[in-house]
Amino acid sequence: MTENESTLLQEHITRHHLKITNEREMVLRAFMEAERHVTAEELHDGMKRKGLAIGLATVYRTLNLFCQCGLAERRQFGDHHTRYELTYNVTHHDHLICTQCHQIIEFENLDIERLQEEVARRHQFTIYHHKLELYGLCVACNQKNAREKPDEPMGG
Amino acid sequence: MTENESTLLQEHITRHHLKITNEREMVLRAFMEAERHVTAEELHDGMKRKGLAIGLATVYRTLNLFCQCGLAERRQFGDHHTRYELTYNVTHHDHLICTQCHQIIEFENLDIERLQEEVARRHQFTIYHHKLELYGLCVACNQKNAREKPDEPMGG
DNA sequence: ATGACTGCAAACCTTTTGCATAGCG
DNA sequence: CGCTATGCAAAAGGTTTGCAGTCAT
Repeated sequence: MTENESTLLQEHITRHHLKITNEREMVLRAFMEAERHVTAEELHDGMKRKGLAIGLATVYRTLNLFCQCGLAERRQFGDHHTRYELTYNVTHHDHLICTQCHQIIEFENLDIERLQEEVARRHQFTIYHHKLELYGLCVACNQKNAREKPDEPMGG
Repeated sequence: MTENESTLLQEHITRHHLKITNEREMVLRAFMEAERHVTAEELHDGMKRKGLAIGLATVYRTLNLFCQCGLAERRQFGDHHTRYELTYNVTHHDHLICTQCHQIIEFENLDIERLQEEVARRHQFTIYHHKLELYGLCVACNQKNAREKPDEPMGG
């Protein structure tokens, strides 16, 4: 099943008279192995750490190519980095983002989606996509904070 | 009731040993009169167009001050601009964003909020804030498109 | 052989910062 | 007066682009 991403990319490349290169294959492999929601720089660093020689600009260009062919999508959470997420053959989901350890948890909730459609209908609006992000603290960070500053329940 | 924003700002200023300046009052007035979800540059342009002399850096610094005292919040929709929104004395709401005319419609839905809390609970996550953005076409753009290209119902 | 791809460095664009001057408290 | 604010221009930080050389087809 890992063939699918590669196939999609190759079809796009052929259709647009582009070329399959070593670099593009390298980035695709690294992208699929990397954590979801990587930045271009993280991916680039990871590749270099594995001894793969590639320029940062090429990583950016390749990730943007992935977005054009529907393999990936760009996300922007709080910080000023653009993150890329593999979305091909992946069902839609939303995100819980820990503002302390930056862990990202994915979830899906059809009831929420239904209510969103209802809101849209009420405003005669046609939804093409949406973004639901819940920011806060994960269990681990919550417990860690309780341990470290037990007498500051409400902050200063 | 328009006094409240000014009062909040003044309290913050006094508490932090800052100073009330002409520039800060100008920006506050312009900010309250401006469209919600302005960028710093839009606000700056608008002020200059009214003959108010102020530097862009000061506008940025002042909007950031507003965020610190709870008067405003930063938002980042699709583009790479930071938008500032007056949030003092405004109940929480989410956004419908027309990707064609860039109109922004605000809405609130307590059922969705409740479901969000449920999701968080299930993941033992504590939500501090969230962001729900529905992207698509508003009625006007939808109708306009239907009129202009009636024989392209599914696109190419 | 043509035309796309790569790496590098420079350019870009929005936002922030350093510095000298102006002005609130 | 001391200390904060301002304006300008320069810096910063992430992303894109121009160019000369390389490589896929």
